[in-house]
Amino acid sequence: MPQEENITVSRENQALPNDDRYDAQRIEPRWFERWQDASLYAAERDSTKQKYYVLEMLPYPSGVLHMGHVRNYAIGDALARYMWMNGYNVLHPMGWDSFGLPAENAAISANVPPREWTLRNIANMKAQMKRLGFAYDWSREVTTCLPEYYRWNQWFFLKFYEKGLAYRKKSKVNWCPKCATVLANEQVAGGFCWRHEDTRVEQRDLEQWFLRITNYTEELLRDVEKLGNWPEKVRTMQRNWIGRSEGTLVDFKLDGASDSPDSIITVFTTRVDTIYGATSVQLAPEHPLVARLTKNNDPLRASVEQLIAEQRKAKEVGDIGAIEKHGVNTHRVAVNPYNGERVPIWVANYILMDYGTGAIMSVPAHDERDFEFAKKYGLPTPVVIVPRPDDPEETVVEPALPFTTLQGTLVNSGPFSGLDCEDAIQKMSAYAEEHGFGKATVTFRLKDWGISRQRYWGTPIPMLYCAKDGIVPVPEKDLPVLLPEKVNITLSGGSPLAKVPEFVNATCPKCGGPARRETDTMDTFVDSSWYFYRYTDARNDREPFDKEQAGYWFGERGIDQYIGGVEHAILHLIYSRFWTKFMRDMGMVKNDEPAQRLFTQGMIIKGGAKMSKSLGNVVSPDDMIARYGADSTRMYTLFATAPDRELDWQDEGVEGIQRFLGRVYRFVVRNAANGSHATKETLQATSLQPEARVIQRKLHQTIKRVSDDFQGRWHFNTSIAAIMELVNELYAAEGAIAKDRVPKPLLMEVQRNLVLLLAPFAPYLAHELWEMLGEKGNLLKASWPKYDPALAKEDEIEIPVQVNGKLRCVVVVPAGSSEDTIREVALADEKIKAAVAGKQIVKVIVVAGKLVNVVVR
RNA sequence: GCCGGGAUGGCGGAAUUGGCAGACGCGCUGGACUUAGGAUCCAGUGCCGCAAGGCGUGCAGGUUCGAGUCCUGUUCCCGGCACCA
Repeated sequence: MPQEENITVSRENQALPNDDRYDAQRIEPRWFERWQDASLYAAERDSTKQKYYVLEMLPYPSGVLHMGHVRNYAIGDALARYMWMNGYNVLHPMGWDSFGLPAENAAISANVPPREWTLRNIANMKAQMKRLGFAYDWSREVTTCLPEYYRWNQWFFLKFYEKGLAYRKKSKVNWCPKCATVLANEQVAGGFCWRHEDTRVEQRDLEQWFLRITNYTEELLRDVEKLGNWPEKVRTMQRNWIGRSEGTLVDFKLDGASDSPDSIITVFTTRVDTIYGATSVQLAPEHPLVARLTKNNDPLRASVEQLIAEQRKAKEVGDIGAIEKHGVNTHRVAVNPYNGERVPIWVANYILMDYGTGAIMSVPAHDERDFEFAKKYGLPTPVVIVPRPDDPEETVVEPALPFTTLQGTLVNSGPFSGLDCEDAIQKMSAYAEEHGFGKATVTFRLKDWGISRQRYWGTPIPMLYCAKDGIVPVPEKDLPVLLPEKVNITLSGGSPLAKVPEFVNATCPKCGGPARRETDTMDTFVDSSWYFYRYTDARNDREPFDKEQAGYWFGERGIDQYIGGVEHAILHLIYSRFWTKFMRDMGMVKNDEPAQRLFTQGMIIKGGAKMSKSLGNVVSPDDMIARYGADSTRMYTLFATAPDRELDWQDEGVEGIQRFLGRVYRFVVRNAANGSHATKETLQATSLQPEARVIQRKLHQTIKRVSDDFQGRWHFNTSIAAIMELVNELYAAEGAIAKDRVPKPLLMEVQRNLVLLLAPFAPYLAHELWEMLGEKGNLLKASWPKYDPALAKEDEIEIPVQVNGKLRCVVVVPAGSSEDTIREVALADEKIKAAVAGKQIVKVIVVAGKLVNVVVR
């Protein structure tokens, strides 16, 4: 029996275990110990190598890693290791997005100070990451809740303030009762809090600090086009979020009022071409004019109050789209500046104050919503757009209403009749501008970023309020404004910091008099907007980071590869793009965009549903590591499906990987000694026995497949499948190996390369086997294998032969055979002869190297 | 409603350009080794059929010598956006 023989051989080598059972729990801790050396993955600037910055999104330290994290980091780690082995100077850091509400909840429910709770979680999760064998440069670890980091949030805030990009204003804000704080627009999903899917967001009026992201709206939108290596989905989501809309502002005058500016109603419309069909002006219930119009009219004011309530409720419920349209006629009249027509002014519950101007013109014939509204109230629907006639002779047809297409022609529109819609929009906008009652304009959905949070566990906003000097920024030299440690946290009664007198009471830096400190803290998305720059110079205590360091690692185009969940497609990724552009304008960085390539991994589900505690289908990484080892766990997340697709978790699948790693382990245990004294030269293909040649070919094909996957589509599931095929081939050749028909140098080469190919996916086992093969040192410094196309080439190929498109047989021809040869061989085949017998061959299609199709009649 | 993504064996999934559908893994069946096997190794495994053969990539059409892949229509599932004027 071949196995016995090989085991005997391997036992001669002292370095080899006498047990060929793969035991991750024995192997992994040994390497884990050695990998504690902090300098192992430390990145340094090195002008002799090309830099490569690979980054996974930093986690919130909730307590334990979940499988989604493992998948995310397994992708990044495989890539980082691959790039290291290809000679790049790799930066692969990790950190903690560690401010946020859960720490406060823990403080309330478990009576643990947020800082302590957070740091404990970080320690735990960091240990998990290390146990999983992820190769991070921990010397650059960033922890956003520590003053060393958040002081730079404050520094940035002061810079924004200096440049007029941070301002304070009272506004209607989204309030989550559970978070007991304000949410940015981006943090509200369909009327519900993004963290509390069952909690409706309320509308409140509060003084807030805003960052003027809208200064960059156009650029943020334009540069989406530059992000060619971002998923199209994310780019679309960003475009939609920014929500650019071209239209026209048109001033309607209040009839009978003076010419003062406050008697003008400016409406925003994308369809000014339909304005001759306007039958009313509709105001948002909260439009400033409404208050004036209702001043001396109690019944009207009551109706408007009703509309406000309806709208607010709909917003809170989250389906303003489903609100029943409802309005009230103010019995005031506005004048259409194009035709002087007097139209009634209504107030309606479906008009939003925070989009456009909060006022619209209603054109029932050519807008679905206006049509619905007009029908309800029996308003007229005059037609001003008709289908564009293909044939000029054709009589004008009355379109079915509402007729909303842009492919139409204007009628009953004074001097503009006869124009096509798009042309009319241009001309009519220009006309409005000439006559001073309007202009073409662009509106955006994107609003300024409200960053104030009435919470404790966040970055204090470095501002002071002085009775004499008003709003005064904390001087830069006084940073950081430290979060006080002893704070009584509750989820009600506003900002917890407001109840800490030592914090609140300060001195005005201008007049030296008493001042009150701002007690709101910053949105945690501030922390994550620039953390990846901090990694380039994480211990700098003079500035957020050194310009040279950031310049080296970011270059002109930013992070080489950013990897994370698609759930951050809007929030984090739009804020950090904004922050980068601000820093660029400050001269801190050269790149316009934070990341040149973005990859969003798919979700993990189990049993058809998202993993969640309530469903009880959560798979714990710790359990998996205990049962199967870190290598099997992380490798399974790459094997189960392509990394950008949803992953359906199956424990049996992890077992399969463990079994595979066992096969690799056993093969090397049995064969390492066989080749250990052999040279490392590649053998000529012609000198090999057929069994050996099969192995050699498969090896080079596998190297190609795995390398191509790293370079291209990242389908690591197929990379791993390819390596499995190679191993299956090796097992099939065990007989030949026993009979010495596989030369020792080849056996050595195949094992060495197999281990190298495995290193990005199963680093523990790879290191173990590498040593077993008599090699030393960190595998990251070993070179990624190169394949030889000549050795990967097949000598013979199989050509399927079809008759009328149906497979009839497969013939074997030498690789590179001419079409004529292939045709001849195919037609000579007995099965083909039989299938063709008695029929007329119409034509024979030969695709060299692919197939033959004989068409008969 | 609009914009993305998807639908392939019992299961997870393969199949860069149209060219042997089902790689690889799981599961299952049989065998070997064994005191034992939930270890390991070998073989088989899309469906129907004893076979020859036929049928098969959500559904209905089409283009083509040839379609999982391209075109038209349609259903369902997942994600995002949504009175955005």
